Amino acid sequence: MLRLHHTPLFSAWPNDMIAPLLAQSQPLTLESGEILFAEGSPARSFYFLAVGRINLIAAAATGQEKIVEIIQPDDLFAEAVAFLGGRYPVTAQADATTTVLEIPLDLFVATLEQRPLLMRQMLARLSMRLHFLVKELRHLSVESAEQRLASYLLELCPVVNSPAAIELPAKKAAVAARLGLTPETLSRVLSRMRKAGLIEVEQRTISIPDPLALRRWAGGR
Amino acid sequence: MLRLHHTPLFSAWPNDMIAPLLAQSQPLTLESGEILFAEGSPARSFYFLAVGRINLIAAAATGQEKIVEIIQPDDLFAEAVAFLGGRYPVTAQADATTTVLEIPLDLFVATLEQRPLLMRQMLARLSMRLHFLVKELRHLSVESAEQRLASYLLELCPVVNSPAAIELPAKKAAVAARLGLTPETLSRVLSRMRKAGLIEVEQRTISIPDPLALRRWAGGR
DNA sequence: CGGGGCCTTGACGTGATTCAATAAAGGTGG
DNA sequence: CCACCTTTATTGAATCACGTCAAGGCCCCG
Repeated sequence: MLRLHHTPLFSAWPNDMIAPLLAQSQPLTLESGEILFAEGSPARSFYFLAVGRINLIAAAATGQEKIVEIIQPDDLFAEAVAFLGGRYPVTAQADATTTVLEIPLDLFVATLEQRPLLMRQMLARLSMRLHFLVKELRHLSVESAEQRLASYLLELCPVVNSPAAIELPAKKAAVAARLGLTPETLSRVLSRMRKAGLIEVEQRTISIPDPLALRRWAGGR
Repeated sequence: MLRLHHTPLFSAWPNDMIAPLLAQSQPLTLESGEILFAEGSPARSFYFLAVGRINLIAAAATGQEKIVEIIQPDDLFAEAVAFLGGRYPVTAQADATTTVLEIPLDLFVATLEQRPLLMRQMLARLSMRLHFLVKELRHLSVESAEQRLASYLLELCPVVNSPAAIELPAKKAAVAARLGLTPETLSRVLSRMRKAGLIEVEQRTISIPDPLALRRWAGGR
């Protein structure tokens, strides 16, 4: 045990504050497709993703779904709801066989309150998420499918000025939903990029010989 | 002086903590169209809007603009950037002759850190904004123009089960940008709603005889 | 009276979705 | 290891929502 200590949020926590939290936490296993929590249900825990994959989904009345975020192993999620005494704003659904650690919010908050420094970090963390969402908002509203996919791929690139081979973090349908597209559209955009010589696609692996060229290409659409 | 005391954020602050903050703050007046701060510039202050109107804008490379939020008098804004030592994620532009109070972030943060209770409130506030943005994300990505406008109007309704007359908070072009639409589309949707007998439009005033009917109508599109 | 925002309306173009069919990949059991 | 079935991905054609372009109306203010 436990990679939890190495998350950005907990890395600064002294061990003796994490221990009681862990004592009250429990691992949960989900099969692919299972719902961890549903949008609107009261939030009593947040989670650490140990193995597998979780999609955070915002659904509309029409049944259309948008993936707000694809959670990867070693990520914490849903911790930001704690301070509203709140409800989950999204649905969390497993996209593969998945194990999460369920951590009770009340103890977490109580611990935070004894340590202004930790609070400060938590604020920074929320602020980061805020920026992330504002960026998402921009992507969705003023950018084309090409631009959205290009930004997304470029974000996955470790460095932007040399060739990269990246791995899509989930099946293409999920990536499409993450980008606010249909799987069909994603497929077409990928093939346009391929035909333009900007990327190579092999299953979930995408090679980008020149990321900057990709950015330029997407800029003009 | 001063309505600042009555904002959700400051209402719990003791006067003697607000006073030094005010001493370091100064009023600023902007003409319509003037930029208060630009996206990406370093954030040293946040603001209280006394009179006028400010649009928070996220722009894309193509020049397209999305209004993230329309700020109204007595609102605080840009306070959430404080904890990243950050840069403004959006541009703030006056949409009318406007006066704001410019409050230095460093002193604000320093004050917060001495008072865990205030920090706790700040966390709640950020959490709220997070929920707001997630909701926005959903609206933008999985809802039609009709649904977006309907939700928007319904949010402006004080009560949903009795007739309401609401006032658009800005000129229609700005509302359109807020909803991620063009002015033309907004106009058309409004007129569709009017023809369906769901609303009456008179300049910026919109009467909704039956909000629930509006919600149902929008549900099926 | 005239000019300039602001809003509306129409005709048209286009990017993305939808529907449907096919192909490829992955998993399972014989 | 291969046939079989399911899931996932691609491709094409038709459709649709929304955006773009352009023209005209309204209202306010000089």
